[in-house]
Amino acid sequence: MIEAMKKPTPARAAKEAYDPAKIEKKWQKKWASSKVYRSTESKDAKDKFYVLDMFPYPSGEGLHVGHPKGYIATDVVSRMKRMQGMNVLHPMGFDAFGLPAENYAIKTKTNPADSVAKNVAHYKEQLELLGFDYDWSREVNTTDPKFYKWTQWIFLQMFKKGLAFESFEPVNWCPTDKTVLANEDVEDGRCERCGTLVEKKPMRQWVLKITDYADRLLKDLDATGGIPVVTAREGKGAAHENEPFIERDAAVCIIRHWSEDKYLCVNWKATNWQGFVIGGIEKGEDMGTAGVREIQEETGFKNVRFVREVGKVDTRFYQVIKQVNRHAHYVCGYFELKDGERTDISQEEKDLQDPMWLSPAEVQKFLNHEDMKYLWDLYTGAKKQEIKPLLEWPESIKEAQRNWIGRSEGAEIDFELALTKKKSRYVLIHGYKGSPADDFFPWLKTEFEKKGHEVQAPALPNPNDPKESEQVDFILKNCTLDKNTVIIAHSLGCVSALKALMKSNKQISGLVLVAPAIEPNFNKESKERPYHSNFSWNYDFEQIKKLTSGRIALLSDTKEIHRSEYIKYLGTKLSAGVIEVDAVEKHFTGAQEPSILECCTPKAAVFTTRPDTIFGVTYLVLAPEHFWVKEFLDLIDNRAEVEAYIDRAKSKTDIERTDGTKEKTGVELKGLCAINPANGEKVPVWIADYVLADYATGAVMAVPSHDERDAQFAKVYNLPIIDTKLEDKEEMVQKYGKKVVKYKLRDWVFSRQRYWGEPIPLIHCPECGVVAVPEKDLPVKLPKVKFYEPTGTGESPLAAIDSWVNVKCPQCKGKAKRETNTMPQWAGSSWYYLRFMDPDNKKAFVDPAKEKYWSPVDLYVGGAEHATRHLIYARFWHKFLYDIGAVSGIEPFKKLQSVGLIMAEDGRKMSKRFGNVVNPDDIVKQFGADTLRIYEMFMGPFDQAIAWSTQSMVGSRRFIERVWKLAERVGAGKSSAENDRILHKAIKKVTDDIQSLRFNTAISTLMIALNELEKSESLDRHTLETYLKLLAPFAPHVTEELWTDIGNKKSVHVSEWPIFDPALLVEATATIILQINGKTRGSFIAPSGAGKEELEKAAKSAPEAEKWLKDKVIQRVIAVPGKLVNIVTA
RNA sequence: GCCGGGAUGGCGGAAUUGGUAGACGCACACGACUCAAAAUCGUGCGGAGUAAUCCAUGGGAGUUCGAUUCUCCCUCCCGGCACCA
Repeated sequence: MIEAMKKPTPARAAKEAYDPAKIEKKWQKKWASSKVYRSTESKDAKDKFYVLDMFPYPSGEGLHVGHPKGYIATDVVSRMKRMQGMNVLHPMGFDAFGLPAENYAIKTKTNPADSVAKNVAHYKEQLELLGFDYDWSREVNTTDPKFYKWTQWIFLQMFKKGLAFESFEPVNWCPTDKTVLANEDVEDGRCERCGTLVEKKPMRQWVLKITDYADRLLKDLDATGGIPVVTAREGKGAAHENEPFIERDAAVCIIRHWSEDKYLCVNWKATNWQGFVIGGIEKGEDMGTAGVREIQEETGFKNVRFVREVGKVDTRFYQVIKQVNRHAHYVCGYFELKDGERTDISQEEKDLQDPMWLSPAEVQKFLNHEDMKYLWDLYTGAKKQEIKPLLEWPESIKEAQRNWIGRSEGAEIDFELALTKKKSRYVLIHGYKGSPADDFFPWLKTEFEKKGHEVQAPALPNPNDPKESEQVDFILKNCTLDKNTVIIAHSLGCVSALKALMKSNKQISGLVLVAPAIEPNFNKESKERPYHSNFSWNYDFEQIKKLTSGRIALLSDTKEIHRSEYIKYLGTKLSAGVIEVDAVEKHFTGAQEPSILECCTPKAAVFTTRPDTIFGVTYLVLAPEHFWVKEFLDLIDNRAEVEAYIDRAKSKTDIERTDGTKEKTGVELKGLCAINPANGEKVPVWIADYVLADYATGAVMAVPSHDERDAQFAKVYNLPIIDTKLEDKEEMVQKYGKKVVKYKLRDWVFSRQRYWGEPIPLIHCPECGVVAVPEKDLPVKLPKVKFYEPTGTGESPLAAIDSWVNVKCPQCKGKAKRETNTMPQWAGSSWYYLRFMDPDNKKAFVDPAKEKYWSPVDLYVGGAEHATRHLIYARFWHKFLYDIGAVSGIEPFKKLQSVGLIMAEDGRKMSKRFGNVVNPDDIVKQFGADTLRIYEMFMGPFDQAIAWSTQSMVGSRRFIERVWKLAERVGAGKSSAENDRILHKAIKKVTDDIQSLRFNTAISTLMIALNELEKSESLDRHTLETYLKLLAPFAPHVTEELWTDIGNKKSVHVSEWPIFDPALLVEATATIILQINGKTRGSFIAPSGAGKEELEKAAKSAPEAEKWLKDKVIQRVIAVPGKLVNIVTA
C-alpha cells in the first residue's frame, strides 16, 4: 500500500502547490457574479430552510477571529441544506443604532451615520474574505430609513393597542451615558455598556408593556410544536357564527355507528366544511364531556359513550371580525353510540349541517380539511402523534429566560392600616335634598365611630334650594378642616365640599367624592337642574390637589353611565383614581354602601407565597416608597425619623440596597398599626429598604419564624418571633386574600435620551394629547445634526432642533411638538429577521405570503449573552405581531444554537484593551479562508468557549493540503467496495453531525476518511467527488477548485449531497471483544450474523479464554451479537 | 441561597441506546529523505513496570456480567437569577 502511495499515477496533471491566495478570491468573484446563493420563494415543492446569524453590530475595531465562528457554522449548514435540495435563505445585515456607535462617533468626532457606513463597509470586506454564501441582495441595516420606517410602524401598532405608554416611574439612569436604561441593560446595578453605577430617577419615559406577555413568553418556552404541516392554517376563521373554526379549544368527535363500521360525518352547508362533529370545550369541561354534550345537541343521539382520546392538533387562524390571530387546539376523541335512539334537533341545527354515515374509506375521501384528515389518520393509526418542543433551544437559555421572567404564584392579602392613638376625623357632606339622616350617612357614621373616629355630619341649610356661599360658610363654621380630616361628599355635596376646601385653603388628609354632581356646561345637552345657577362651578384643580396632597378618590356607580364620563374627566384633572363600583342602590342611595367605607379604609396589600404562615405575622414592612407611607407621614409620631430614612434609601444605588449581606435597616412608623385579617391582631408597621417598591405590592407581611430575611430584621430590631403551626394554604387564600401571580419581569423602558436611534413617531399636542404620526408620514427621519452629544438634561439632543421638533398636530392641525426621545438599540433587532424575507417591500414590513413561506427561522445562531435581551424582546414583538395578524406563527426562532466564545491565546477575552486580538484578515493571508473555517469548526464543541491557538491551525492546513494531494492521485478506475465503505461511513456521520451542529466530529470523520483513502489502492473519480461534496460546506474554495479541475461544469455547491446507503457498510465478519469478568482480555473474528450461542462457543475457544479461564468455573456467559462476549467465573 | 451546564493524557477534545476509554488534531520523541535545515512521509506517544500485569475518565459510595455513560453524596469550575416576600 505504501508502495502505491509513493508512486502515484496521476490522471490529472500534477498541480502546483496549494495556494489559497490564488483560488479563494477567484471563486468568491465567480460565486457573486453567477448569483448561486440567491434565494427566492420557490415555486416547486422544495422545502425551505431559513438559517440566520445574529447580525453584527459593526464596531470601529472590525472583526476578530471570534466573530465569524457562528457565521461559519450557519454557512456550513446552509451549504449542506442547499446541496440536499432545500430552498435556503441565508441573509446578513447590520445592527447599527444605539450607544456604541454613537459613543464611537463622539470619540472620533465623526457623524454616526458616516462612521457606521465606514464600519459596515469594513465588516463586509472582512466577511467576504471568508467565502460566505450570504444572499447580499437581501442585506438590511437598522439605521436605513427604509428599514426603520417599519420599526416605527410596529411601534405605532403597539401604541394603538395600548402597549406603548408614558410612564413617570423612577427608572434606571446612567450618568455617564446620560440616558435611561431598561432593566435588561443593567448588570449588577451597573450600566452594561460603561460600568457606571446606575441611579434611580423618576422621569417621563415611553414604556412597552412586555409584562402583558410575561405569561406567554414563559409558557411557550415549554410548548410543544405539534405537527407543523397541520398547524399552518390557510383559513380565515369566525367570519360568521356558523363558521366551524372555534376560538376556544374544541372537541372533535369521531363517532362510530352502533352496529356497523361507519362513522358520522357532517357537511357544514354555509362553508362547505367537511369533517366530524365539533364543538367548543366550555370552562370546566374536559374533552369527553364536551364531546358527549355536543353530540347530543347537534345530532340528537342520546346514548353516547366517550371511549378514548385520539390526539391533538394545534390550530391557528386569522379571526376576521376581531382582526387578530387565534390559536387553539382541536382535541379529538373517539365516541361510540349504544343505539340509534335520538331526540329531535332544532331546525336551526338541521339547516346548518348534513349528517351522514360513512365507511372508513368514504370518510377519508369525504374530509376536505387537513386537520380533520390528520386526526382521522391518528384514529386509524396511519400516523402517530409526534410531540416535539416548539422551541428547540438550549436548556440554559430557556432557563435564563424563565429566571428573568421570574413567575411566582402566591396570594395577595389586605392588611388594614390604622392609627393606634390618633383617630381620624370624617366630615360627611350630603347632597341635594339630602340630610345626614338619609341614605348611607347614619350607617357610615356608626361604622366610623365604632372604630373610634370622630365624625362631623352637618345638616346643610336649605337642602332643597342650596346656595353655594351659604353651604360653604356653613361647612366652614361647623366642621374642622385640618391635617387629620377626611372629607366624604356625595353628589351635590361634592361641589359644596370642594368650594369649602378651596375657600378654607387648609391642608386635609383626604377627599372622597361619591358620584359628584356634574358641571352644567360639561355636557351641553344635560338637563337643567334647579341648583345649577346657585353655584359658580369653577374649580381650582391645582389648589385642590395641593390641599389634599392628591389623596382623592372618586367613586363612580357603574349603573350611572351618564355620570361616568364626568367622573373620568374629574379624575384626570385631579390626577385621582376613579373607583368604579356597583352601588347597592343607584347613585349610592342605599342604607349601607360598603364601597364607600372600603375606600376610606387604608389597606396595604401584601404579596406572599406563604399564606399558610399568616398566624406567624409579627409586623408589616412597607417599601420606603410605598404609597401609604406618604399618606401617613403627617399622622405618625416620628415623621422626621421616617423622612430621613426615606431620603437615605433614595440616595442609595440599587446595588447598595439589594446587598443581602449587609445588616438590614428600617424604621417603625410609630403610631400606626396593621390589622392581621386572620386573627384581628394589631402588629407594628415598619419601612425597610429590603422590601422593594417595584416588586409585587411593595409590602410584606413579616413572618420571622418562617422567613430568613424577616428573621434577620426581627433580630436587629428586637421584634417578636412567634412560632406558629402552619395552616392550609388554599384555605387561607380563600378566607383572607386572593390568588395572584407575580413576575420579576418589568415593562421595557423604551426611550433613550440620545441622538443615534429611531425617532419615536409620536407628536405631543397641547389639545389632543399624544398623537401618532400618520402611517403615510413614516419614516420620521432622524435629522442630520452638528451636535449629537447627550445633553444630560433628560432630553435628547433632538429637542434642541426647533425646525424638527415643531410640527402641526396631525389631528387638529394646531401647533405641536415631536417626541424627542429615540428608541433603544434593541428595537431594530427585535424584528429584522422578518425583513430579510422581503427586504425591499415598500407597502408592508413583510409581504404576508413571503412571511408565511419563510417563517419561522429554522436555525438561529448567536451568542448566549442575548438570552435575556434580544431573544426576549424579539419573542415579545413577534407575539404582538402575531396577535394583530401580521405574522403567522407564535414564535420567531425554531431552533436556537449558542456559539461558544473564542478566547485569546492568553485565556482572556479578545480585546483591543489587552492587545490580544487576532485579526481574521491576517489568518486568511497566512493560511487561507478554508483553513480558518476548518480550524474554527474543529476547535471543539461548537457551543463551548475555547482559546485560540494559531499553532494548532497547521493541522487544518495540513488536512487541506493532503486533500489537494489526494486529488492528484485520482485515476479513471472503478469504485471499489473498500472506498464505498469508507465513504458511506463518512456520509452518515458527516450528515448527522452537520445536522446537529457537531462540526468538530464531522471534520474528524473527514480526516479519518482521508487517512483511509490515502491508504486505499485506487482512487476513482466518483470517490473523490463524493469526498469533495462532503468537505464542500467546510472548505468551499478548495473543493470548488478541485471539483472543476476534474471536469465539472456546475458548482460543487449546487451538486447533490450524497445519500447514505447502509447496505454498503455491511461486512462479512465482525471483531468481537472478549471479556473475562468484565475486563477486556482479547478479541476474535466472527461472522457478522453470528448468534449468541455461536459467539459463546467461539469465545470459549479463543486463546485468551484458555489462559484466563484455567482452573476457573464458568458461571455465566453474556454474548452481545456484533459486539462482545463476557465470560463470568465463579 | 435557587436554577442550569460542566470536570476524560502535556493541550483541544472523541466515545450517538451502559459494551475494546483516549478517535481526530496539536505538541513531543525517534526514524526515512537531505550536505544540512524546513517541509513531507513513517513509527511511537495516559501512568507504573524489563515483562506478565496493575492503576487510571474530579472524589466517595451504589446498581450491573460490564459504568466516562445510570442513581445517591461530596469537591471544584462556568453561566443565569437573587434581600423577589
